[in-house]
Amino acid sequence: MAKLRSAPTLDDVAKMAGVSTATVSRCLNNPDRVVEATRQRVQTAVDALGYTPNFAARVMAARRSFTIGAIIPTMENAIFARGLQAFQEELHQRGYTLLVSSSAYKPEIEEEQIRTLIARGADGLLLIGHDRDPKIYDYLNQRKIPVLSAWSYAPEAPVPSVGFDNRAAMFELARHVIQLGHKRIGVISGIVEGNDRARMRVEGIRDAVNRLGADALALIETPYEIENGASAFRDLMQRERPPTAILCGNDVLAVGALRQAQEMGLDVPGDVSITGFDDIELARIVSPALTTVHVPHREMGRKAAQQLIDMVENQTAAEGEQLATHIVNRPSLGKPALT
Amino acid sequence: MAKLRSAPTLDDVAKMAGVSTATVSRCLNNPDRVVEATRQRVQTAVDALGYTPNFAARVMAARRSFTIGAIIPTMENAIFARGLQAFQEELHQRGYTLLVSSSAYKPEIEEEQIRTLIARGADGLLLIGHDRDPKIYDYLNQRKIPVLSAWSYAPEAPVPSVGFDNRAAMFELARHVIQLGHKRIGVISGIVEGNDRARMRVEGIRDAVNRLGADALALIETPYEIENGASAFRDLMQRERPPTAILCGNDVLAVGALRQAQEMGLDVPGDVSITGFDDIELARIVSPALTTVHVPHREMGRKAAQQLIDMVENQTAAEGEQLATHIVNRPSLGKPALT
DNA sequence: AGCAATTATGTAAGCGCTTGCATTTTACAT
DNA sequence: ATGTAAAATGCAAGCGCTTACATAATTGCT
Repeated sequence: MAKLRSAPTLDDVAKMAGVSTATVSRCLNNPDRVVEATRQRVQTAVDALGYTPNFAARVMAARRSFTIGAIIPTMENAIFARGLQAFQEELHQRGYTLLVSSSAYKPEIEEEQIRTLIARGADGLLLIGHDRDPKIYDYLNQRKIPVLSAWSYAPEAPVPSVGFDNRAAMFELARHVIQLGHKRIGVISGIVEGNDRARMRVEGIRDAVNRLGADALALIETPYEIENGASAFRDLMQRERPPTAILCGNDVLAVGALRQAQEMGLDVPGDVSITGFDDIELARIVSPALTTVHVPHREMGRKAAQQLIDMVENQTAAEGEQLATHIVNRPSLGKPALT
Repeated sequence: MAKLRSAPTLDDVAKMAGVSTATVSRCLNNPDRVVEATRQRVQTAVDALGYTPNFAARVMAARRSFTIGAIIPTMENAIFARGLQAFQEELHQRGYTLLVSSSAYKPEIEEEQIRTLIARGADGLLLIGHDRDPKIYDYLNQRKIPVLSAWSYAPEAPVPSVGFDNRAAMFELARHVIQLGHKRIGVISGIVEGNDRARMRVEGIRDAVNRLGADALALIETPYEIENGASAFRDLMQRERPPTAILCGNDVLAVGALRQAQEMGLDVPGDVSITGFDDIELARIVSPALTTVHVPHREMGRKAAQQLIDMVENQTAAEGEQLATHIVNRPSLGKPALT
């Protein structure tokens, strides 16, 4: 904090208004516990001095920070950016401030960030997904910090969650694809380790394939980059009996696949169908536009904020909430060619 | 009196290690001012207790927060998300935490956020662009808070900036377009009010048109949404003598225009050329890919963090830095048809 | 060994605010 | 008026940490 002799304190206000600091504090925090006349007098002093309460002092004394911490893999990923934006808006409306960190998908960094945010007095924490060292949950639990997980709904997880069922959502999509007649399914998944969202999506496809009987399932796991989607696609299509449909774990990978298909002179969906997941802007912009699973990111961010604040304010565990997703049919998915 | 479950304090550590709190504090903050043996002993106690310093207390006592506040229009905009991500990474590396707020492009909200972040003890502030009420600069100045502006370099502005010359960059692009032979230029700009980046880009085009003599310049101003780019494009192309090239203030608007062109059965760049600005991912993904101006967002974020931290730590005004941009030539721009 | 100069550690005074409890004021009924 | 309950306000003890300044331990020289 920039040190400046000029920053007025509660004391200054109290002196100017001719009351005690306790009264000033009450005017600011519990206006109804103070008689109107004094409140006015205090307000005048506050305005005259341009007083703004010192946050750190308030946190120390009240042992509350009105700050919520969020740790997301990266803000560069549109799905997090959007959800986080909604989360922040809701927080702001409820008088909280957002402290953000990103973990770059690295568990060690996430752990460090968790400690940092708690040390900073975050009243609650938003985390993404459920896959993490149980020790972290112990720590969180011992510290009694309200924690909510988003982007993945898992009722049996150690912390309540607001999100959707990645497995079921992907299952639906895979079923839809298989019922269109596709027998040879390719999968381009994001990295699964430490990422239950990615893992569950793959599981969903597996379920569908096993249940509905497709012939083959080729899987490639690769980091979240358009280029990686492209090379995975190339790899998949060069195999002996290339898939007729490729389900991608997210839209970014799918867009990479799509471009690579064009590069290779393949028609989508004539020669091969491609699907994504998330329904980010990119998915409707590419041509052919991408069949994908729509996820209500903004709603998720908003609800997560509401539930987390409830946890913080009422000291109760949140219910969590499962959000619905739906398949968005676009031209990148069609029937398999009649070979 | 011992409150169970509550986080261990410096006192606990001191007691356990058999030293004074001052020594513990020094071990943590100035390890070299303490002899190795005690440092070890203290460290052991810290580990055993799982001690994490209380941030608010530290801020209060040290009158520093190691927190930097950033206020951006919205995280949903990829250009801010990317730069902010880099900013945060650099901050983290230097031991600072990022406090983020978004203003939704509304000046009142930005002002409120500025006050909030300062009350929260931010050691420094990152703001976007330069257009804002002079009173805000007065306030900032009076509070002596280091402030840096990014996304726009303007040496004469009230606060130092790390960014690029929006006007010159757009001038270059416009010149390039005009030299390709385009005479009728259309412009789809983002909202200019309170946004010097957008305003300067339009100025850059004006400069080029005036200097190099194009026949006409039609301008539409519209909010940052793909759909708005589309409708602006439709509007522009329905005019009496439609432009042969449309320069858009950003890639998002340009992508909207591009899609609308396809919708209308127009060939790009055969019938009309379209250019963007920012070089976000979208620009290379659409087809035809977009000619645009590349902005080094990550570098900008990183440099902004460095300069801001320098300001904070050395109490000096930063130099600011002008970053280079360059035109990225892609197929959406071509010569005008020979009519 | 003896002394000054260094270096390591301890003491204690806050940092600005909230809040339980004590005290004063007000409101109301008698 | 007077007494009493309720409302308003004041008092003062922290919240956990940093940091002058004071004090104790060590080191280096002669």
